[in-house]
Amino acid sequence: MGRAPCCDKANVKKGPWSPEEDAKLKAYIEQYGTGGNWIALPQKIGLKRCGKSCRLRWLNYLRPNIKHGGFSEEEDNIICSLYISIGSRWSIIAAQLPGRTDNDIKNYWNTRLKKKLLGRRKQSNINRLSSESPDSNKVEGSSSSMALSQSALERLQLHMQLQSLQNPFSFYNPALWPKLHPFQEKALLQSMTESSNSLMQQFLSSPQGNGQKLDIYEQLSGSVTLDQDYLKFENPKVDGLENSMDGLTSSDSPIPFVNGNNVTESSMGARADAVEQSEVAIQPVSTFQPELEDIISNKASGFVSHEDQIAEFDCFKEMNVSKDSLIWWSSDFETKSASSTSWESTSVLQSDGMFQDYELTYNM
DNA sequence: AAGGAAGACAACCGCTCCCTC
DNA sequence: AGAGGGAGCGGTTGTCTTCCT
Repeated sequence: MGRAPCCDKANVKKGPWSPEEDAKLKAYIEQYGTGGNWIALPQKIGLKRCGKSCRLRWLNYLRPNIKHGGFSEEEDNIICSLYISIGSRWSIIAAQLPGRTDNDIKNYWNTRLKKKLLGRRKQSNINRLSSESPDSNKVEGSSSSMALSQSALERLQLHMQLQSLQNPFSFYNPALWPKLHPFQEKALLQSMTESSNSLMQQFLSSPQGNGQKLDIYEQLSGSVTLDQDYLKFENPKVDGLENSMDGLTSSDSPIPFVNGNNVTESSMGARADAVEQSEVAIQPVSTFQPELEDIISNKASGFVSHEDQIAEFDCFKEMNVSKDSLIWWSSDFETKSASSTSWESTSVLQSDGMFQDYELTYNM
């Protein structure tokens, strides 16, 4: 027994809106508002449209101050940074870009930005796969059933692309992971734990880890750069995540924000302790996801050719994105969010509900 | 110039969240 | 407390436009 449809599907018009329909809707809403009921609105003004359709039309096109097209470099950067940080939360991303709608940003991302950033990477992967043995088809096939979402994978790829510009091994180094606002980190962690197997667990279970001890930080000694701002955030309790990381006790976790005790009010020294204690007995994971493994092993073994890295860098040069401007935009994000006057939008930081949303998810 | 391919964008669909009763 | 219904969101599809051969 499904739920009742929101409108009589047989009697509603679909497809593009005519100027007359637009005018009717706009005139009515400007005069009377939506009345808090989109479903009833089309009947009131004699439109043969679904209420949801009216809402979409108003929000995306008829509202005042809507901007279309012509995304600036800054907007590109913001979208990229936020997408990598929090994924396809288009409404949240849109809230940081006054005048932009979630639909607009979503379309822009899907049709342009994503291709711009991932295109070269994918092409190089295709080239490589095509030169591999026919067995690679098996990997391809199994990847279709993998639990890691495409979005998460894309974000991982994008993040690794960025980090590879600065440090080819940085993926293994959480200290070099995006410097995010706590909210963003929550969201990122949430998206990771949503994967059937923790992304974190998988990367910790990289092929090198086959029952051996792997000290990630020792491997990286010398390349670890600790950022005090990164360490300073109020660390949330992340009960759910600990559960999701089977086999890793909280004290084992090399991920600073996983273990609240290590991070809350942590100092550089405390962080260093955590790093020193980060020897983890890596257990193989049977459900290891081939594509992620591929990505990780590429990085770990330096499989990505110098040419690829240059190509990846080129793709950002195309965007006129300087390396400096790719410092994850976090401080900018905080500034903007804190003082956001985002037009008719919900600022991330201002949105208690949003915050609660993530916290609830975390405490589950 | 014509036809097909690719790109861009508008709109729809279905799901989840959240509020109200 | 929980059921019902509207709002909001993200994924997907459809259609129009532009580009390429």
